[in-house]
Amino acid sequence: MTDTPHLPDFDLYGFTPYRLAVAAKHTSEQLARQYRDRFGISIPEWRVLVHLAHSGNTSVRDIEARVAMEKYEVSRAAKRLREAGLIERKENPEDRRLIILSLTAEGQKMMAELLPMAKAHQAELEKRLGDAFKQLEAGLEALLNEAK
Amino acid sequence: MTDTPHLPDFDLYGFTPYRLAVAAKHTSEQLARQYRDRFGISIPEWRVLVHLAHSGNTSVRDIEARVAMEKYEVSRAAKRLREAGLIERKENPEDRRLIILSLTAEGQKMMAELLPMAKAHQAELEKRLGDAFKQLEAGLEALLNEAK
DNA sequence: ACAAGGTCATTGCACCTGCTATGAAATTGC
DNA sequence: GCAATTTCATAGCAGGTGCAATGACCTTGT
Repeated sequence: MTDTPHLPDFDLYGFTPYRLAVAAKHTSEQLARQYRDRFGISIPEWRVLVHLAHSGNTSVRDIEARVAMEKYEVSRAAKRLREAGLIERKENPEDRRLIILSLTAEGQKMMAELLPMAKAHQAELEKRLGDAFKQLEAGLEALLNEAK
Repeated sequence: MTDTPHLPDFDLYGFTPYRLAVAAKHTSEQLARQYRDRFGISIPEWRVLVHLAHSGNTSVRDIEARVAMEKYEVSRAAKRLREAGLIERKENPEDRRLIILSLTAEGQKMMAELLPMAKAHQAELEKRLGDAFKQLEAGLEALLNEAK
């Protein structure tokens, strides 16, 4: 009466996509809250900013391809960041469909504060997990490489 | 001019929370689309269903604690599932704040079809990754255990 | 026995997302 | 050279999400 015995036995806790989702949430939660509370930045916005900090001027298309976001996600994150004065856009004269996104001075200043936080977070995670971190990375590497 | 050299060097692709998020999306995407297209079920709804299939009757509170969802997420997923006729709710006479959720006959029928799909998906993932799967699991185990 | 405080589930609000359609610009094929 | 197709970015819409507040109910302390 409390059971459904004819159903296949399936344990959600052993289901890899579920475990990855929980792990992703667990590892990003604390840092994401800091971004949000201190800078008003969401995760999609943070990804765009990191890409711009790393690669300089780029188009929406370019970011989409490299940062595992959908085009419209990038577009809207960029819009919010523009409204916040953190990035700016120019037209590309070579191809007027493309736009060129880049950090403003204010955006750079913020990233100069934000990136060290992320680096520290990563370092702490590696330290906390020790050898398990290496295993996790080996597994992730295999998984992420099969995408392409 | 295309660079911002005074910013710390930070590579998003090496950032573990990002890698986990991409891996989670990558591993769940295909299956999630099947759920959605064939059964009209979202991921939060699927989690609730799996928990009910596995554990029989439970409260929102119980699911929240075990399935890495927020209370309101469970509540809304349950509402949608009720409207779809897949689960039903009763009052708990012992404690009238609690509700008892359970699969309807229709819900059980659907899960009998859905669970084998998930099991096959998991088996395929394990097979594809081979040894890397074991490493991934070891890493995830360490990461998920530190939560509590 | 009953007020104060805690637990459980739901909901209102504002915002975010996912999908699809749109419009502008470039490229291709004839 | 120009119509058809493709590429790029954005926006409309419906629905989902996160947070804080609410209301119903139970528990505790006196």
